[in-house]
Amino acid sequence: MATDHDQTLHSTLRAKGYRLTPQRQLVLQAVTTLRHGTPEEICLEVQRSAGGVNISTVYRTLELLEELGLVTHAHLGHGPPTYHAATDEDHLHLVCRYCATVIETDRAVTDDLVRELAARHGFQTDVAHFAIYGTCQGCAAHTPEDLSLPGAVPREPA
Amino acid sequence: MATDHDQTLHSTLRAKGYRLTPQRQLVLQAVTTLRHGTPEEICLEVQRSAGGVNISTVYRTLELLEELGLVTHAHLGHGPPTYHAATDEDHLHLVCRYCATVIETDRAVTDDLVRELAARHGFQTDVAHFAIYGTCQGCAAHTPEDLSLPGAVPREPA
DNA sequence: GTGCCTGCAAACCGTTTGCAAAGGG
DNA sequence: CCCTTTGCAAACGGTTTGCAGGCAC
Repeated sequence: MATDHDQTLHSTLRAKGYRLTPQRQLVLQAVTTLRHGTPEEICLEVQRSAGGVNISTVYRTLELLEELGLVTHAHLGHGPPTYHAATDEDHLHLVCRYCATVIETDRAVTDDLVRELAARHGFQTDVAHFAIYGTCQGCAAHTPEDLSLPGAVPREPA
Repeated sequence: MATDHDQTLHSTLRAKGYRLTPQRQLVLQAVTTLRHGTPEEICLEVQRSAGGVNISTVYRTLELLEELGLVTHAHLGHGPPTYHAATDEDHLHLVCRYCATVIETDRAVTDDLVRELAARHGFQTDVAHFAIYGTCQGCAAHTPEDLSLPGAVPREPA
């Protein structure tokens, strides 16, 4: 189906001399559908409708869509980055060191921090690019004393 | 030379049934010397005094020292993590998207944020684990208008 | 002497690249 | 028809693993 989305994509591409291809439509669609997808997950999602699409095309396409401002990526841990539609950008991620759960929270919590860093260092902060790391409520409850001890076994999210 | 450092290391290791080896001493020393070292940089530093030390030993040793609470690592960008002595932990990192410069700033700037996340989500934040990403003063000055445009070419730090 | 620890080499995972063929404008 | 874009396969960088021999205790 031809959606508004596709229309935007088409004109954004053409404005820079790029071509509209099925692969590009499908990758953008997959990013939107998945909300937090790694390149590999996006590739699998795309392959559900078009089996032959190669992962290297997905990488190239994500880079392009990012340049066009249609998607962004964030780092939530050690593993591959996750991609988001640009329209879905006003949250940031809390990642638990123990269970790797991702909590989404409002960007507004960092307003003061952003202001402070601008004032102190002239630094323009992109809060969402890296996750905020720590321990979630559940894990803190399960292992109340271990957490402050050196020997605890944190498991960074993939 | 046998330092206090070595003494701490020795007893910390022995307390958990581990052995004291030259490699472990040297890696801890290197982490302290370099202040922000990647595994590879640490390996090179170690090899200045002991040529034969293998990078896989460095990886294994860093993991061990982290379990013992003697070092920590942080992610400053796409590339390998950087390791720090645990005694040098009270700062956090601002990383510029354009020039990859790392600015160190006081952990205190995030006190409010940490309090807020604890209140809202019961989340215990480890602010230093991921860098704070954005645009440094210099780069913001050079390309005042480009930065808000989609086509800008950010270069994530290694 | 026992078995933890190391060096080596190979495997691994996520990502990038060169190239020739396909297909969008 | 041109030139961007693709699929494929190989290379890449950072990290992990299995194994046999070496060394701390």
